[in-house]
Amino acid sequence: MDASRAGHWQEAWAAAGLAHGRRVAGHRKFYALVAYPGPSGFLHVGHLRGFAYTDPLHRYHRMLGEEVLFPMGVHASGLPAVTWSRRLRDGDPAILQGLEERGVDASTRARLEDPEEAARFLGREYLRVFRRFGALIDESTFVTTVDDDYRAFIRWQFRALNEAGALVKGTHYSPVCPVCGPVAVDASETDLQSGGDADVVRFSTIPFPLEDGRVLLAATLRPETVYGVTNLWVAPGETLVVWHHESGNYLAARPGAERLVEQHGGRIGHEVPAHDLVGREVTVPFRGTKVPILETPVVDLSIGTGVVMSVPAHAPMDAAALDALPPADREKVGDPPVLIDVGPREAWTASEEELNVGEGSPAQRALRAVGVHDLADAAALQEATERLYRLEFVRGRMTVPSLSGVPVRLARERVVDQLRGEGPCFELQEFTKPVICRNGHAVVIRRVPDQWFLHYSDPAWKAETKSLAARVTTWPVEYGRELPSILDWFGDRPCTRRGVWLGTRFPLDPEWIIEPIADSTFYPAYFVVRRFVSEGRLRLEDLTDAFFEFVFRGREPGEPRVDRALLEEVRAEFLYWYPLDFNVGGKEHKRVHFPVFLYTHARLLPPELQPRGIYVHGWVTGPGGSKISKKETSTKAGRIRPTDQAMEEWGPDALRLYYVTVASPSQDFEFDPTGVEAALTRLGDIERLVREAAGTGEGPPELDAWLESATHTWVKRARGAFDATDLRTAAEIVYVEVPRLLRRYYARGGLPGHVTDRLARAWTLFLSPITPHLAEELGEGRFEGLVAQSRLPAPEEYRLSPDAEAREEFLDRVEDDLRSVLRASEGRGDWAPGEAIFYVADPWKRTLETWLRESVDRKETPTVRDVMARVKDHPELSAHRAEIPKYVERVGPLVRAEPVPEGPRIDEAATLRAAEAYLVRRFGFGSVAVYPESEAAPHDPKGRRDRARPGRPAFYLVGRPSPGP
RNA sequence: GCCGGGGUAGCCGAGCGGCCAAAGGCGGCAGACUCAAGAUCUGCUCUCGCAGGAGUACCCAGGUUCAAAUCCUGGCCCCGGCACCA
Repeated sequence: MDASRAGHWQEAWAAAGLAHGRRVAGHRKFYALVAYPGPSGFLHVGHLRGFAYTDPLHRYHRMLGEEVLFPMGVHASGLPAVTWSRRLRDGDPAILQGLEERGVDASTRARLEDPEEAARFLGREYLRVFRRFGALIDESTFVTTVDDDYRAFIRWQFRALNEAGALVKGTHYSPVCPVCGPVAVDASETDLQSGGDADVVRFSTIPFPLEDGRVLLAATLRPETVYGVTNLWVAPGETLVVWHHESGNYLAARPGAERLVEQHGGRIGHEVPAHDLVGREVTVPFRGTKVPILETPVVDLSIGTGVVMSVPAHAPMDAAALDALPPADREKVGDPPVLIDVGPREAWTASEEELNVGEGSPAQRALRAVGVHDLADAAALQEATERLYRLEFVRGRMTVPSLSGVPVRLARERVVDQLRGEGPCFELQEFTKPVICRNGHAVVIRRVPDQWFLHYSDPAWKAETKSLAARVTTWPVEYGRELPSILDWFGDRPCTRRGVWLGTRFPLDPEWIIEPIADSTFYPAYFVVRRFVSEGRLRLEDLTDAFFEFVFRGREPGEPRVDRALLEEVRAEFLYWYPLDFNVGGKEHKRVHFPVFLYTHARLLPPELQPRGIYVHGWVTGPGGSKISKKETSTKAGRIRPTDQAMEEWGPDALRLYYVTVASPSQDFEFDPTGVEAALTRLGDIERLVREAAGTGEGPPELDAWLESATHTWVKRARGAFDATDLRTAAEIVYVEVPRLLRRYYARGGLPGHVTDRLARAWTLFLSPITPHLAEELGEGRFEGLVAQSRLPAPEEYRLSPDAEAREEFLDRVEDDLRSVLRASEGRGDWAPGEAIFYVADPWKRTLETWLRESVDRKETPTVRDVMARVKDHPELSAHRAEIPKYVERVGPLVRAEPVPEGPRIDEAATLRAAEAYLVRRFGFGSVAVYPESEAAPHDPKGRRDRARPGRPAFYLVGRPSPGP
């Protein structure tokens, strides 16, 4: 098919209004959507994956005669569009090029510097791309989350949730860009320039008082090791600052002090050179002993507070730093106490064992195991630290008297509680690596008081949601198993933010903007209303709380301003499309979007209107399995194509087929252009086969009966696969098995005629869900209207012929046997098959096999003795008494592993004779002869006829001198 | 650590008790077509075998079963999530 024809068919579908979802009383409906994309850049082929599953499902249901609705919107909330428009303003070359390619003029471009306009523009752009991909999206549903009507809907949603007790207030720590406002730190780096893979670590601070009343504040991840402190570390030549907090004066490095101010308030005072502190002593909490302050270059000012408590027995870093000290300093530090025991050796894994060999403190052993020789060997030190921390966290128990036997993880909590009891103890949160926002500023973690939360920890709400989750069908099923535990740990989530974000003002406090995840949980319901808005039948001022309460929840009186008939029509429309059949999204939604989507539906709607299905797909990755983001689209030329380029190169159908067949939907896969090309080639084959199949004549009757019967079978299986939403199996049948079937029909001597024509007709229809453009191209002239709006055939339209199918299966088995013999003789240059003589099993063997089958079905092992006992009552077998034991011994074990024979009995000899010409052609035999086993003796020089079994004739291939090389 | 998913032929990736030496694709080999290349078509692609067979195989070690890539147990290793990112 000429790729340029795709656009032609897309226009034809549009002209026929195929995408427009209609409510037809008495008709079943199908309502599914793809979780809407965020407007963060231009799309690449990876973004099409969800549509490659969803659109075929819609098309399948349409071809069953159901009414379907496929909506789409854009999730403009948050920073993505803000960032994109800012980059545009700053002249980002990739964006400018993208706009130029799309023919955007200068005045439009200027308008896009407004983030909301940018979001709408990108949304339209996505719509164009999905349309070009062949997706039949109802464009009257198209909405962005920054449209005024959507905002009205969200305000209602939050008031409704509040009324339902779903909102609470509290305190919260959150990543914030000091300039741009709150950001999300995650691997997809939607809001970030870098650092999306950073973790948040939570240090505990431990106060070490100097004699003068000032306090050095050490930060640690292992507060329980305070019992093993031998000294404090500061960085040589650096400076600390005083952090004034309430009545305390704490010494810490500036970066840490700044974080403390963000998270706990207070202010930063004057500087104190670290050197002035070196050699002085501080008091260790709990123990009351004094330890010295020493210098080591290992201390990194940017981590924690820049003041480190030294625990040489358990921290490899400290042990190594201690060894590097001048002897005079070294002596000031006593022997480090060991605080933790890691239990019996038997429990260790090999790598744990390795960490524990030899003498010395745990830290010294770890240093040795990893091979750290030098304080400068940062990577090795890091490894030793991680391994030892892990081992002690998992297996360690405290040995200090006050915590004797307590597991490390519990001891950690107790020590922190104790510290709190004795005075101020601050938690200090920070990122494991620098996090830079989209606009280049360093992101910090800040305390947010009076934060609004969605009360997801509410036991009653959680229980309702879990009960919904148990009813929802998930693809893959594994996700359904995961859901309960995801919901279990789902706690309250902040749902409002401040900053330069796009979103809807929070109705209970307009100072705040609703957080992006929280405003996209119930939108499948809004699409239904949006159609009335975009058609001009509802105005913004009609969208009141009373209106939504009536439409979504049936609560009277409804909005009096809206005409009662219209009000009821919108309600009816909602009740028609709801519940949602599928929410389709990538695996990144498993822990955030899908759970909150369930939560919201569980709270706002009764069970019969709650969602029915969630479909999770994996990612399309770049080389090496990395996820690709939209911002990489234009920079990464090469394997990952921007959508338009891909569509020009291969057309939408090849891509669609590629996505459906390349891997299981839940798997990630690496995008591979050669795979798309293979799909394109396959479609070319199919196109040719369908065109060649046209005809009106008759083929050989047995073959025609077989092909028609086989068509019955594949139609049934294909429908079954689509019904089970198993697109992959459906595609395998339609795109692999059917062409193979047709080729075999021709190879067997069939000819294009009315049976192939009927097959091609059914085939064309079944090509439509996954490769709709090709289907239209092939259906042109063959069907009245568009293929996409035709009905799929039912299996019953094709007559079953069990006899014909059994004959072909029989022949297939014979060919397998012939091939395995011929393969063995392949290497022999001096031999080639001449005549093929077949020996068909005598009827008594069939009786015998029936008996063998019976004993296998009774879970018994067939024995010669049992069989011989039974022969007495069967005179027709007595004549073969001599052969029976050998046969039972040979065939008995085989029967068990074979499938239960089904289908009618056929005349094997006649079938072989009828296939003579085929066998001669296929295997190069000189001639073919067929004998019943009992008459074969004169023609059986090698004594092969004994091998004959029912359904598996014996044969002898008479050699002839090969023509030679 | 906890939760979830995995480890399948040269590679990607299906299969998840018996028609499994294991789909499909890529790569490789041979043949057809061609002046040739490419494209396309046909066949082959674990080892051995001059007869439909045998031997090894689906991370490792055990086990259940007449039968295990598939089920169970125990290892080893890998990936994702562990919170504010549709």
